[in-house]
Amino acid sequence: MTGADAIRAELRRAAAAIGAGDDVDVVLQRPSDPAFGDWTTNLAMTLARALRRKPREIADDLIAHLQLADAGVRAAEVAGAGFINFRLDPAFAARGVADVLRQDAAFGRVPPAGDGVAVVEFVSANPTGPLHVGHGRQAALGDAISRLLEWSGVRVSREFYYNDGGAQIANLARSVLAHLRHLGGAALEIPEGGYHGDYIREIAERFAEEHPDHAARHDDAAFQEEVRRHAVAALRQEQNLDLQAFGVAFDTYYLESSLYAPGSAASAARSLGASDGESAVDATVRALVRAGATYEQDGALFLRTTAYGDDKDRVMKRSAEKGGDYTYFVPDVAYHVTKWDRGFRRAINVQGSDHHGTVARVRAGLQALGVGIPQGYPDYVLHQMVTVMRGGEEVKISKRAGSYVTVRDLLDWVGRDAVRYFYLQRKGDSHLVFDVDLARSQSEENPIYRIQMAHARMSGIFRQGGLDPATFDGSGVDWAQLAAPAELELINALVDFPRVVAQAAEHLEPHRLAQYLLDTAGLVHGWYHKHHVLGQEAPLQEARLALARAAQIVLRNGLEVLGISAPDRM
RNA sequence: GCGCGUGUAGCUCAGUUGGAUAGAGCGUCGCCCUCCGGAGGCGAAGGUCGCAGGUUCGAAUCCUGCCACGCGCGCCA
Repeated sequence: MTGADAIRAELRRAAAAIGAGDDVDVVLQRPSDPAFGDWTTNLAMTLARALRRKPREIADDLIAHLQLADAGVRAAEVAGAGFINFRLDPAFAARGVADVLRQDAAFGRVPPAGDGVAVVEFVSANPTGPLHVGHGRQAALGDAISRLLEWSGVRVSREFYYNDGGAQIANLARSVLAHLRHLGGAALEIPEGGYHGDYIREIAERFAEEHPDHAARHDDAAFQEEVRRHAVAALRQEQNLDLQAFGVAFDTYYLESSLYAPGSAASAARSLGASDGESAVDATVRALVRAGATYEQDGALFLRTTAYGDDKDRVMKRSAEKGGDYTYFVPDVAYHVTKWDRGFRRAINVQGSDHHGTVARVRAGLQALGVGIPQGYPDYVLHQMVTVMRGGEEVKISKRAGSYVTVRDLLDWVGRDAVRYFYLQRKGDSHLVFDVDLARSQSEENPIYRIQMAHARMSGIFRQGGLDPATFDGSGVDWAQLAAPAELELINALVDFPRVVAQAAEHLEPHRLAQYLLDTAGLVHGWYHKHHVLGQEAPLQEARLALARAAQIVLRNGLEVLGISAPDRM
């Protein structure tokens, strides 16, 4: 039992003793100001109403009933409107460092429990162009969320979904074809809705080199299909290289086109009760019709998504004069059925907030199926836009003209670690300004440099002393040596690491950890400047080496969770 | 018009799910220094938490109404 758990248990006992019942919810937290002690509780204030007594009076009463010697508490005092502040015996607090040393690389990590697997879907960019800065944010967020869950004992499968069947791909193929015609002597005419980037021309040129006879076949349907496949393959290859450079790897790539394949319902969407040879999208439509969730109007088939919180009903199947095919919405629902049927009882989708309109729709579709998929399935983590600042001004993004900042650009400019950190520093809900100049600066103004430097400094101490940090397990250390305020504050921060990871995972918010690492790095630097480790008398040096080792472990583990390296020297 | 999100120091942003005097980095100003890495260290100034109400012991946080900005609202994906 940690000190905090012991205090919590004692508070619960004391509350019962003064007549508050034995199911009180005890909140114990770090005080806003370290001067208030190591832990604080507002318990007396929350009990005031039920007990009809003054908070400070209750606080006094609670303290009188507390037996805190075993919890390492040196003092418990009433403060402010009725807070109870606890001060730990310094030697007891410092003992938390021993935990860190003992658990080492596993400190903050919860072993996998149960046999469930969560699927995290992210990036899912159409193969119609390079990955831009928005996809980069998704890549960083999705991977960090996956890592957070893994550290919290959840098995995770990372998935990339390709919309490889829709109109966008047709536009891509037609755009490449336009360049091929141009190479054959025709004027360049990018079709309506087509793509304008230089990469389209490059794809066409490469294709032309491989097919010297192309000019004669432009109007041949089989040839056009060949162009489409070539373009998709080329762009997928480009995206994969970008992701590789970013250090993001997926377990599965799910193709939208597979949902249209005959027999796909039986293999991937069994809960719909598929018959032989039926595709997943057909089975989805059939199940929705059978559930009575649809109606026909103007020759089209609508789904009553309004019955599940959407603001208007959605077309599932277009009328005959519009082509009679399914809207994007049907494969989207079918795709999520396959997640459920593949055994993923938890699904998290990381997407740009421009997709927020689809959230209610997909969930409505899944609900309407009536196959037992819960209401909040899947979870969504939506993020706002990214703007890039360089040389003091915003780098303009013009997708239309085909010029925009790509993930590859950012990686080339500032490196993988800085790109990841800058993406993860802000919560997804807020608009992100990516300051390229700051990200590449080699000084402690740069948050990622500051954090990595703190780690490198800890490594440097051991290097300088000719010591192997891995041999420090805290045994024989006199923890009472660590009594300076800067040391106790640092210790508290290090000990909190597992809680920070757990909460960041619970809320799917990696920025909490990014912020924690920056704050902790600040404490490390402050301690480092104020208190020398090497050259002290033996007991003090040993204790400080243990603390340095613990700081090194926490920084390294924290960076690991975010997918960032922890160098031993900068 | 409707929906989602955002609005906190000059700038970029946190704020532990309702707690104490609202924090960090940068920028500004002042002082110090070259010691395990000086590309530093210490300190100060700087905020009507968009505005107005409400809820209660207590609100940046919850509720309501406005204002501003972003995104979305197609038989596009």
